[in-house]
Amino acid sequence: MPRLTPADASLILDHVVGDPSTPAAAANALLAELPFPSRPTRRLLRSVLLRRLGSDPVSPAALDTLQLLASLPTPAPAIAAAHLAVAAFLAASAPDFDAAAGALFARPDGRARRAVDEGGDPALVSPEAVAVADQFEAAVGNAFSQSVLRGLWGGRAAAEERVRELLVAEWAAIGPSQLEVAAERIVGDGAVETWRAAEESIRAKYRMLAGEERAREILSRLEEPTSNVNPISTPEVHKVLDALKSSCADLHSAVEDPLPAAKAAADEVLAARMDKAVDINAEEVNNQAASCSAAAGPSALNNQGEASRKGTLSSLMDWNSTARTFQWEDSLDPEGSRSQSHIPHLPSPRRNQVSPLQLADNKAKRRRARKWSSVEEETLRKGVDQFGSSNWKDILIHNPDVFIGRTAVDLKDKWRNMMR
DNA sequence: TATTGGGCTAACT
DNA sequence: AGTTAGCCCAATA
Repeated sequence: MPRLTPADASLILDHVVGDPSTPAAAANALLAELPFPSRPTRRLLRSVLLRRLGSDPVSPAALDTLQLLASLPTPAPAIAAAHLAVAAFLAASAPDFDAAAGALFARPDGRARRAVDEGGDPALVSPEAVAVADQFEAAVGNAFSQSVLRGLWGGRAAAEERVRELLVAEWAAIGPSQLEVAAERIVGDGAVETWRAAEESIRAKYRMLAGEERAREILSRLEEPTSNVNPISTPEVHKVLDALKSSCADLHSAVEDPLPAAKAAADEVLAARMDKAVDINAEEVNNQAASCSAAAGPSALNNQGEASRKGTLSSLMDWNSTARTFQWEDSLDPEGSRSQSHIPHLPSPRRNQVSPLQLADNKAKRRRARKWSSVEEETLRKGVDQFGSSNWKDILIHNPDVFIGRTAVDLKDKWRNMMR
């Protein structure tokens, strides 16, 4: 067995840690075991930050993580709201408001001030954020303003909700792993061009990776343009070719595809290494590969024509749209929820100056229904086994990386549905 | 505050 | 029109 090279370790970490359905315990064990790449992929870097944020969503450390996340390319729009909510909560909930608000929002060097003011990170800079920073700055030494700001921003749950919304959006947009991209090139939709450019010796390797059935499919598509002009393409030749193809197909239908079994074996090895059993079966892994990126992963080829694939892809759409559902319902526009409901917006300065009491009028908007993934269902089953069917909160907090955006009531409702 | 059962609604068949 | 999954609400302990 060859030694694991740093490049291999990087591929594995990129693929597994970057997969949102990989449980925290498994991701952490892998991160502890394998050398962390000196030049990690963006996906790996992002997923490590997201996992850190998920385990500690509202704290000074979380503010650091948010600022790091904002500096990565194309952060989710929700990051501005999450960053502002965490910073404002830290100031509003501090025992010493003046000290905390000053350290965070005072010009020019407050931690949050530097991030949201001109020259800060573009993902965090906005007039709204600056307005809030101004309010906190101005409230230093002003007891009345402080009490107003405490009412507006002092709720940990609200700040955490903003962070959770960000996590959902970020995980949904994390994109395919390097392995998935490579697999897509070799066996996915882009395979024909890759194979066309490859020499015979390289194609032989591709055949091993793709499996014979898929390899024949790709090669047949590759040969199509030339076979049309083949001078010996006669009806007799076609007859023989068809006979060959069908006998070949018979042969292959009798031989089991080794890939799913290999995946299952790999999962077992992984599970055995975890303190906590992580027995995701091969089918689950397939689902995850499809749901963590729009590109067909290496395993997609084993499931071609499977009807459920469509369901998985549509749930991916749900996931995305949910990721952009913001519950910051302070819009003064009575029709604001119609067309731009997916565009995050921060509380306007104007809105922030009214009494917190008026917030009571705001009715929370219904969350968009998001289909439960098979990983969530499986985790719920195990949770009920472990904690019983009336400890939803326990199940939830022991699986924060799986139940992203779910509440204890959601778990209860899902269980009720599963028991029907 | 967590759990619970009834009720609502969008998305299906 | 009927069914279902996911979510919300309000009562309860």
